[in-house]
Amino acid sequence: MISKKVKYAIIALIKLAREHNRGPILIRDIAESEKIPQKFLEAILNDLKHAGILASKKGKGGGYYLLKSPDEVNLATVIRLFDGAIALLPCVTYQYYERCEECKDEETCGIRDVFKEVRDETVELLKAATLSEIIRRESKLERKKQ
Amino acid sequence: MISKKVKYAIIALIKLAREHNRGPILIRDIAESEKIPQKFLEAILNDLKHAGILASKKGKGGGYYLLKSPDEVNLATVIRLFDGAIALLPCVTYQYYERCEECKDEETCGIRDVFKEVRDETVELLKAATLSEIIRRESKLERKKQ
DNA sequence: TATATAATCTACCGAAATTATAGACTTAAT
DNA sequence: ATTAAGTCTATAATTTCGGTAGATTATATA
Repeated sequence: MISKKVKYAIIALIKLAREHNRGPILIRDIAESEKIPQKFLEAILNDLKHAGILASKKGKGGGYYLLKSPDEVNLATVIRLFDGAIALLPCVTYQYYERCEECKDEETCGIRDVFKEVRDETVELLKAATLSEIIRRESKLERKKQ
Repeated sequence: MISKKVKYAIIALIKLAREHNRGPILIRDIAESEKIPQKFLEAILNDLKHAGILASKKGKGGGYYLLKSPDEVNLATVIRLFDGAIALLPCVTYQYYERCEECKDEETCGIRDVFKEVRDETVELLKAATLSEIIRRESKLERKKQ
């Protein structure tokens, strides 16, 4: 499962992507419209800023806005930022690699082999899931519904 | 990430699958050869027994053994047994479904749509990963290595 | 320059989950 | 009767998660 942090981050990012290039949005507005605890969201948006995805402006008329384009931000990046590795085992991650203590030979481990495949598939799908793509999907689902 | 419980469970199951139909194996032997804390492993094997995957025999000459055939036991089942849902969001699980509070309309949620795809792919790969299949892969990787 | 506004930083907190361990109890073989 | 093995219950240490509080800093504007 992804953490609430990631879920909130994605929701906030989608909101900011929809308002892309329309000036800064208040944390409070996002928190209220998306029903996210405000103080919690503050920390999340700040992290996204430090990651170079968002930018902010202080004082009156301030708020947060997307720095990157909505088609440059994907879910793989967001998940890794808050939850760390996407893979289901530490021995199959690129960035958070850790050897299994129990493992006799990593090279010939069948378990690892399976989880490597799972990771590859998952990362591929999550990389393709940019903010633009998610918004496109929502439009499509809405059209389908009517 | 999967829990240590699942990792230990898989390792123990592979071990038992390799010894399939050769009588009961001691918890202690599995714990030692696979470097798993014995008391922890006891609980895990007991859970696998209650799930109908293993059976046990008490007293001298006792131990655990596979009840199901190695090609009937897959990783999706094992993960669900200990860690619960495989999906990354509660709103895309079959067996552990929970509605997102923040969600305005589940039917048209683009985030959900993406994570549903991820789940489908993951479950498919994990279901195909039976104990037999994992052992087959290990042989293959060993041949490849030489 | 004072004031209001809004993000930022630091610290903390409680609950739950995770990863175990200890020890008494039950069952079965010899 | 004795020994060997799994089973059950309770507990404990540690970590993670989700969230809160409050002081501080930066900025717009009147």
